[in-house]
Amino acid sequence: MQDYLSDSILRALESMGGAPKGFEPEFEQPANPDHGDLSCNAALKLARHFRKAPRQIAEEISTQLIGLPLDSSRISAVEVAGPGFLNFRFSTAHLNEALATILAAGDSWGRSEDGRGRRALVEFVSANPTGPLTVGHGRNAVLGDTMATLLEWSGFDVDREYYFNDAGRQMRILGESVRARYMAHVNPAIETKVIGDEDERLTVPISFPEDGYRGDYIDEIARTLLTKDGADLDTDADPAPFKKAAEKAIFADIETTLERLKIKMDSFFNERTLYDSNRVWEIVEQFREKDLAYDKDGAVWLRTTAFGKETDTVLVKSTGEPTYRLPDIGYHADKLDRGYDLCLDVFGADHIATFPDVIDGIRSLGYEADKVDVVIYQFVTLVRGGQPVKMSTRKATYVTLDELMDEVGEDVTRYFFLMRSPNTHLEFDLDLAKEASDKNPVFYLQYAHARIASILRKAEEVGLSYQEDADLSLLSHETEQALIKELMGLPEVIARAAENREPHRLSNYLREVAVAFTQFYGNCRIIGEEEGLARARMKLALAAGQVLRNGLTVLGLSAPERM
RNA sequence: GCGCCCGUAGCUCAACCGGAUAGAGCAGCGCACUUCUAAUGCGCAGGUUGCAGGUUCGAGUCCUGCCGGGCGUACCA
Repeated sequence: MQDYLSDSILRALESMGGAPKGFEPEFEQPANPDHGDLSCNAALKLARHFRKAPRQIAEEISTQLIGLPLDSSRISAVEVAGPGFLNFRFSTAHLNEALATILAAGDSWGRSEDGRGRRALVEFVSANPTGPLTVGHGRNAVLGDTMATLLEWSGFDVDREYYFNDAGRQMRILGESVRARYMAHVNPAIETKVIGDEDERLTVPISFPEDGYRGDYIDEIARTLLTKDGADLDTDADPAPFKKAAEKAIFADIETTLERLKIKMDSFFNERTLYDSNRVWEIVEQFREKDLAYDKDGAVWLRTTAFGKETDTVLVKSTGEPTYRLPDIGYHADKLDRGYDLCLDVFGADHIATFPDVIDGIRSLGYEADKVDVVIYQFVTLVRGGQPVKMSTRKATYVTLDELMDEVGEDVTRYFFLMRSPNTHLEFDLDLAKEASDKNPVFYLQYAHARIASILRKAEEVGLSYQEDADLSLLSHETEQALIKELMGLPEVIARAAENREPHRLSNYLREVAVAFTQFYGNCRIIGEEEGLARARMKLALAAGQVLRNGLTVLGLSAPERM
């Protein structure tokens, strides 16, 4: 439709002396229904070019358009309004055609082809296995999974990947924490000590690390080890077997949590792979060859000043251990080597600083850095009793994702993370969580869906059956027309949400659909109406249910038949 | 100090590539259930979009400078 109007306007402009080259009319859906179904600001943009008042230009375009003539089976009116907008109204025939298109597309309505033939890798969650997933990880997980689905619906072939590192200092401390707990179970009389500051004192076995992991899950892992593997695990004071056991147990938990959120990873990528394959050291050599790396003070430095930074940064510490930059660069090189056309990372705001180095790094290695993109989301602030909760996995002052789901449910949890723009700080009030879940907008959407299902069930009971050839021209009520117009928007909304990496656009849109349906429901009955009209309205209700279901599916939410 | 994000109704947040009268939910007040699901709907009230300039037909949106909050700015990841 936009293409058709765009062509028509350009033709109209030609007979007026022509538009500047490269000029493309822009359209938007006006917020105010009085402004028509589609609005074009071409006359405003061209005021300077034609040296005329925008309104006058708009009048001339309008006259030309009507003379073309404009296809009246699609457009019923052209109006000049405000400072010089051209407002178009769709004909009912066009709306009915759109409704038929939605029903024909069914479960695929909303898919588009922008990304056809292209492969995307979405990397998200990527929490190291040191403890249960927290509410903060939840935002990452849900955003990443939904972004992946949005890309799928935009035509991409998508893989979901979880990147982790089980070799660092954190993991060693994890192993030591489990070992200390295990030893205490083997010998209950073992010497203890008190750690922590005034707020969080804790009595622990003597060998427990000062900055060890304090959560209860550590003790559970230790007890399980004792029951299953006996009391002789600590042969040579080596935390390694404990680390391994902890990693396994924690990863199992993480996967269970992700499953509850309906998240299924296609692959887990261990950072160690990059060392085993020697990849990271090859990259250091490549940087050296390009004079982008050099030795100083026993460390290897990356010449980030060449990328416009104020100082160079360390790539490999004097201990021989790489900093995070090196494996990050190696990992992204690996992803691009695997042939992905788009590598999307989902990062918390605290990782923003690492991103430019990675981009500059892989670009200087000859990769197309434009293929790498990132979704940065701001932190989730937890509020309890009106006070912000400081979160730390080590200190066990966190709220787990599982606890959150236990309290408010999986759908509410997902929706919660999807209803706001990723780059706004999200405040989560735990005290209100449960209460709020009763009034959560997600129920509003699901309720609308369940209500449609209920109507269609009841219609069948009274002998009204769905008929393919119902006469849609009977849908003349303003709430019917408004609903159809709303339903037409899904493909555009999904495409734009994917493009801009903003899933919340879809949740906002679905709410508008639910509002439009509820208004239709309040004004137009199906059962008890004259049969032709009833059948036409059934088709409309069916289409509304389809749009809600498809949208909920993309967001990873259930679309219940009853509530 | 420097970099990124944010500042919109009492609270939590929307506002598509700069568009027309800045919108929802919650909280508050007032109505409406003989109805295909009231987990609802309708109405009222609530705003100098942090402040000051600039750009232009038009600015919550872009630019500059301030103010306030968050996150970074490690031979931590």
